[in-house]
Amino acid sequence: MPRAGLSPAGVVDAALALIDEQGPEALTLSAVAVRTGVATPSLYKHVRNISELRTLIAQRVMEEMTDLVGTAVMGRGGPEAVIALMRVWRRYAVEHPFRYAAMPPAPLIDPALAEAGGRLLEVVLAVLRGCGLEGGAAVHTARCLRAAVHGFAVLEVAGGFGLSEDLDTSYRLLEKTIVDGLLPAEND
Amino acid sequence: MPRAGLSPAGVVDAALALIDEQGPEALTLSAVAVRTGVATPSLYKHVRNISELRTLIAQRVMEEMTDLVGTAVMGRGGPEAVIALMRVWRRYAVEHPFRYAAMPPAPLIDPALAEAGGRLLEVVLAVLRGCGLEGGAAVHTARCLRAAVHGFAVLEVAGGFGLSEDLDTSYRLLEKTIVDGLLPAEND
DNA sequence: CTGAAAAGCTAATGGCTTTAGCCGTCGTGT
DNA sequence: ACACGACGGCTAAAGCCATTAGCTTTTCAG
Repeated sequence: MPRAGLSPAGVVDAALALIDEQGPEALTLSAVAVRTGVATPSLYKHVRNISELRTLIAQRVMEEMTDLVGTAVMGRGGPEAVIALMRVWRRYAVEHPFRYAAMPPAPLIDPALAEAGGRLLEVVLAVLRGCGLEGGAAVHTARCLRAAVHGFAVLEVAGGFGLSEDLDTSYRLLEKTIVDGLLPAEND
Repeated sequence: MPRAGLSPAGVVDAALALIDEQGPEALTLSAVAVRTGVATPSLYKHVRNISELRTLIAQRVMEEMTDLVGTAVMGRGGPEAVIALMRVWRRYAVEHPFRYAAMPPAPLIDPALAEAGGRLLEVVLAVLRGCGLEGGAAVHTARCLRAAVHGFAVLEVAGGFGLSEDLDTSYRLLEKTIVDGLLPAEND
């Protein structure tokens, strides 16, 4: 029996492909085993258990998100950067709905996710710093921003906005609300 | 063997108690069976399968939410009603975190939940009507309001706001942002 | 070339959902 | 009073999942 040449990263790759195609429900070790051409118990050589696999997936997704947001806000500042962040966040969710759903709501709580989560948070705080927000005010603002963006993304991805009105229009309203109501007035 | 006197509602009661105590993960038919003093397969006399049980739970939760929001906004109008809605929504989520998590993001999609979901939506739209919003504008506004409130609730309940800043302060900022930025200016 | 670590595998356990089929209980109509 | 049918309970069993144990094979370092 030739080796399959698997590795932890390979397992995560297969798991992500599975999630992308069939949703988080479909993430089972036996499905991953089939996809990697290996017997289920063999996966335990690369991953401690399914819970650790989920953690690794969450890490990946958060890293992707951090990269995406990071490059989107690069070269921008102030409200413009906030809008860029909001757009790219929603776009990721819409383009990878199941992957987005695999993003943990409380990464900082889990030691294994704290680092990746912290990096993402850092990007958000940097954007807010560019709007003149620091310290406690920045934290409160970041929470509201995150609540709005994440709430919209979750609901859109789940099909929670059932009525026929245009979603882009709704989101533009959210962007405007955030920029006008949440950020400090610009006085340059 | 004396009868247990079970009914669909009784099964849902037990399931809700279970969820309240141990979270949605713990919702298994065998746990419900233990709690109701019955063998697992007996539950199938009252509930078609675990998926239907989840639907029934979601109905209950949405009804509770509708009642709560309905009475909270009663006798209020305009932005005051919006703030009352936001407060009671968050309070429900914090007081019944697991129950809140059992609320489906897209009830209108599921025929079995469309009615309960529609009633809740109606209450929200009525509140917005009191702010002078109708038709398409009301829908877009409702989406943003829901995104913000739901997003905050989900994240708070999951422990997603890890930093030490006061959560009530953050939420007040969100309330202010919504009222100032999302609702049409008052000119009475 | 040898030996040990790494990476497979099969077998087996225990939990969960679900179906099938059996039996006692209860209320209703006679 | 009672017979009977519907209903609500039960056991048995199948099938899927995660996980563990223990065995074999491959690989690679020395």
